[in-house]
Amino acid sequence: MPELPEVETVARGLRLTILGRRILSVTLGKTDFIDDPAALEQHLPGRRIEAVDRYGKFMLLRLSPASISDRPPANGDAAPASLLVHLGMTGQLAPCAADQPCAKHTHVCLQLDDGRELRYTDPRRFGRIAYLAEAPLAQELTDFGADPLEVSLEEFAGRIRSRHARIKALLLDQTVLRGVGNIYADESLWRAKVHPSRLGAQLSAKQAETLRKVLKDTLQKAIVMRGSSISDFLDANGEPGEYQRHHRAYGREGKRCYRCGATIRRAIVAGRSSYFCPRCQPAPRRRVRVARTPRKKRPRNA
DNA sequence: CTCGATCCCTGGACGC
DNA sequence: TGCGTCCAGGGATCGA
Repeated sequence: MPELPEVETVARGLRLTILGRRILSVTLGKTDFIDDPAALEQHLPGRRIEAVDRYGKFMLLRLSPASISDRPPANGDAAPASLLVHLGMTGQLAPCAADQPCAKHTHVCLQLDDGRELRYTDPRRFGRIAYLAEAPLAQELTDFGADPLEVSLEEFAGRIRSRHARIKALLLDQTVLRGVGNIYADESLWRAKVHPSRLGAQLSAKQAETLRKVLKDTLQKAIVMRGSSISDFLDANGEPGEYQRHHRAYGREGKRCYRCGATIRRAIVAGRSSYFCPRCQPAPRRRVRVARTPRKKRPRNA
């Protein structure tokens, strides 16, 4: 499942292989995950891929204005634009020789000016693709939280310790931090020895500091290892990552904790499978559910 | 504000 | 072997 490190890995691969290529034409398969399929066909041809950026779990293919000599640019095609790509669970984006047969579930092919095609494959179609001009793109990106690789301690602690949601839910919330998914949430919580059910506001200043550090370290190490290949993640060269070998919590239910030897457990937290060490990551004290006798109302302080 | 439930979708695991 | 069932999960959405 592509999270920040996997998306970064794909983006880096694409930077090495398709930067500067011009899109000649577009072929679409199933389009129910594309915002406006006709916009791709209408606005992509003639544009050059000038940069590949990552924003959280999104990839942004920055496109030049269209340049087609034999006809005047259509509406908006004289301006730069972007192709926004979210890989969802099973999306893959990779260049391929145009004469290669398309893999199953290939839904977008961009014919390039060097005889290759940039192909998007996604069995489950949980991904998203959108052609966006500058203003709509900016609008699209406004609600996202901090980049976990860049966020300051002050901002991180502020975004976490002010909240009464579970820390696992906060790490997964893209409006709090952009780019963290289930794997790296669990991995960083294990490293920080914080239970996924702990509330953001329950974290001490020290725990928040540790969590920020281990989250950043974990993501950076995962990027170096070219991401985690759990189910079917492959990078832009069609190769798997290596970081899954370094997982300490994710997917290790029933196995021994690398730190203390206790048995890693799995529980649903924030609607997601969460793996943690019950000894290293002590559960928050269960909320005191004392059936107390109703007290007389205290006067509100003025 | 925060939560859980539901939906989207397919492949893989599992049981019979 | 084959079929049915369940599950995974990022994100949107809705009601509690």
